[in-house]
Amino acid sequence: MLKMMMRNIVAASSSYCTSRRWTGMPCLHNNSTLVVFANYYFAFLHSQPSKPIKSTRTQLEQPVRNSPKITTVEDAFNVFDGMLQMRPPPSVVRFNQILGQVAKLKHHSAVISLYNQMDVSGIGPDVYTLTILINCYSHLNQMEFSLFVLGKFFKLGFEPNVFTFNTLINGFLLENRVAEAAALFQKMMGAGNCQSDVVTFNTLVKGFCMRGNNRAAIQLLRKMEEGVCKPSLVVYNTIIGSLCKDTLVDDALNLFSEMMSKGIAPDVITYTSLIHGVCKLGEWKEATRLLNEMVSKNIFPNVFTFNVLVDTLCKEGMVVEAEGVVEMMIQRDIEPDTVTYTSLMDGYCLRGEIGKAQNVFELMLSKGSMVNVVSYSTMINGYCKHKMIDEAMTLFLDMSCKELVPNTVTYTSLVDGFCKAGRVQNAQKLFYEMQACGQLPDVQTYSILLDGLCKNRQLSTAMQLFGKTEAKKLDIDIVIYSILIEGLCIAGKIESARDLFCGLSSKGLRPNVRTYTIMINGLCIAGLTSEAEKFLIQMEEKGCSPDDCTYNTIIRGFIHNKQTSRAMVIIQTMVEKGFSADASTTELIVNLLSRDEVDPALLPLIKKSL
DNA sequence: ATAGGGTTAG
Repeated sequence: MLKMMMRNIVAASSSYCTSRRWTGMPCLHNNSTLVVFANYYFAFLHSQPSKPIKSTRTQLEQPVRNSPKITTVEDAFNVFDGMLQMRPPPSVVRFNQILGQVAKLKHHSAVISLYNQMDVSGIGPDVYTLTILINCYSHLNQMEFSLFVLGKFFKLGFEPNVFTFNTLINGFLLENRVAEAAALFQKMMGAGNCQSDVVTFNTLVKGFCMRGNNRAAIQLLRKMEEGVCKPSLVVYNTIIGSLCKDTLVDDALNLFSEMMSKGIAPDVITYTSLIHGVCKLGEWKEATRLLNEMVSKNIFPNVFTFNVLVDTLCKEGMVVEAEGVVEMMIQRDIEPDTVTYTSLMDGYCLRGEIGKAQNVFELMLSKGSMVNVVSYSTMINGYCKHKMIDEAMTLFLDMSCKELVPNTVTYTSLVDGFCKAGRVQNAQKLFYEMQACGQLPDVQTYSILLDGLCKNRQLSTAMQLFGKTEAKKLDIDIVIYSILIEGLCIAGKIESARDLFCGLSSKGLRPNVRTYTIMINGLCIAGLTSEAEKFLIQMEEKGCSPDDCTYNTIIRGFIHNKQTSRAMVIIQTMVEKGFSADASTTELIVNLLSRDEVDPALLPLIKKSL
C-alpha cells in the first residue's frame, strides 16, 4: 500500500520536474475548463459540413490559367525544371509566380537556388523577381546579399519602388539594424518618386514590437491616426499580436474594441492572436468565448488557430486530445503543417513518450519538405532531455545532409544533452563549435553550460565562463545567479554563496522562489538550519511565497540534521498551505517511522503530508 | 497576371 503510494508520488514529482513549467510559473490552470474548451472545438468541427467548399474563387480569378499549385519544394523544383526546358521559355511572370509561392512556404533558400537556375539559363529577372529575392535574403538574415541584389537594380536600369524599399527596411529590422532601416525610411520620406505607404509604417511598428517596445509601436499608431497614414487592419493585428505574446491580453482586448469602434473589422489573425494570448494565461473560458464570437461573425478558424489549440493541449499534457484535433483537421481539409506536427512531437517529448515523438517525426520525414530547423531541434531537445545524447547527435549530423543550419536553440539543446549525460567536456567543445559556425550563445546557452559545469564539480571553470558573460553585455538574469549560488553551495562554499545572494539587489535583481530554495538547501547542507529557517521567513515577508519544493527542501534539511521535531513543525505549515511531501522527503519520513523516531501523536499529521 | 507589412511550433 505504502509502496504504491510512493510510486504515485514519484511519478507525480518526476513529471513536474521534467516539465518546462518548473522554470516558469507554477501551473494554476483549470484543466477541466480546458477540456470544455477542447470539446467545444470538437463540437464545432462536427457541426461543419464534412466536405466544405474549399474556395469560392471562380476560374477567372485564379492567379494564372494552368499555373500549377505548389505545395512542396519538390513540386517547385520539378515545375521549374520543366519550365526551363521549354522553347521558347515561359514569361518571367510564370517564374515569379513559382518563386512567390515557394517564398510563401517560407522556403527562402529554395527560392534562391531556383533563382540561380533561372540565372544560368539566361532568364532575365524583372523588378518583381528581384524584390522576391531581396525578401528571401532578408528573411535569411543575409542583408549583404539583399544589398547586392539592390545593386542589380541599377545595373539593369530598374528603379527600386515602394515594395523594394519596404522589403529592405523589413530586412534591416529583422537583423536589428535599426539605424540603416531608419536611414532608408528617411530617404523614402525625402524622395519624390517613392513615397512611404501603410506597409512602410507597419514595418516600423513591427520593428518596435520585435524589440519589445509596445509603447513606441502604439505611439506610431497614434501618429498614423492623426492623419500621417490611415492605419490598416494589419497595423492593429501587429500590435495586438505583440501584446498577446507578452500576455498583456487586457491591453490587446482594449485595442481590439478600439479598432472595431473605428470601423475596422477583425479577421482570423486578430482572433488567433487573442486566443493564443488567453490560452497562454490558461483562460480557457475566455478562449471559448472568443472562438464563439469569431464563428458567429463567420470568421472561421484556420490552420494557425487550430495550431494554437493543438499546442495548448500538448503543453498541458493532453496529447491524446491534441491528436484528436489533428484528426479532425485532416477530415475538414485543413492540412496539418510542420507547426502542428512539431507541437505534437514536443507534447510527446514533454511526457517522456519519445517513441511516439519519433513516430511523428518520421511521419513528417515521409511527407517530404515538412521538416525544418525547428522540428529537428524539437526532436533533438526531446532526446537530450531524456539523456539520449547519441540519438540527438545522429539527428544533428543528419541536418547538414538536408542543408538545414542548426541555430542557437539547436546547439543549446545539445549542450544541455551533453551536460545531462555528464559529458561536460563535449558540451564545452560544442559551445565553442557553435561560435565558430557563427551561432552566438544566448543567456539560455550560458545558463545551461554554467549549470552543467556546476553540477559536474567544475566550479572554477563555471566562474571563468561567467566572467566572459559579463564582458559580452548579455542580459544576465536571476536564473544565472541562482545557478552560480547553487554551484557554490554544492562546492561547500556557503559564505561565497551568501555573498553573491546578498549582492543581488545591488545588481537590480530580485531572488525568486528557486533562488531562496537553493540558499535554504545550501544552508541546510552546511548545518545552518536556523539561518535556513530565517530565509524561509524572509522570503515570505518579501512577497515571495515558498512552494512545495521549498518546504520539502527545508524539511529534508531538518531531518538530515537530526532535528525531527522542527521538521514536524514545518510539515504542519506545509500541510496547511496545501502542499505535500515529495518522493525523497517521503522516503526520509518512512525511515523515521520504521525506526520509531516519531511521536505517535504526530501520525495523523504525517499521513496528511504524504 | 507575378513582388512588400500582421496569426502557430523548438
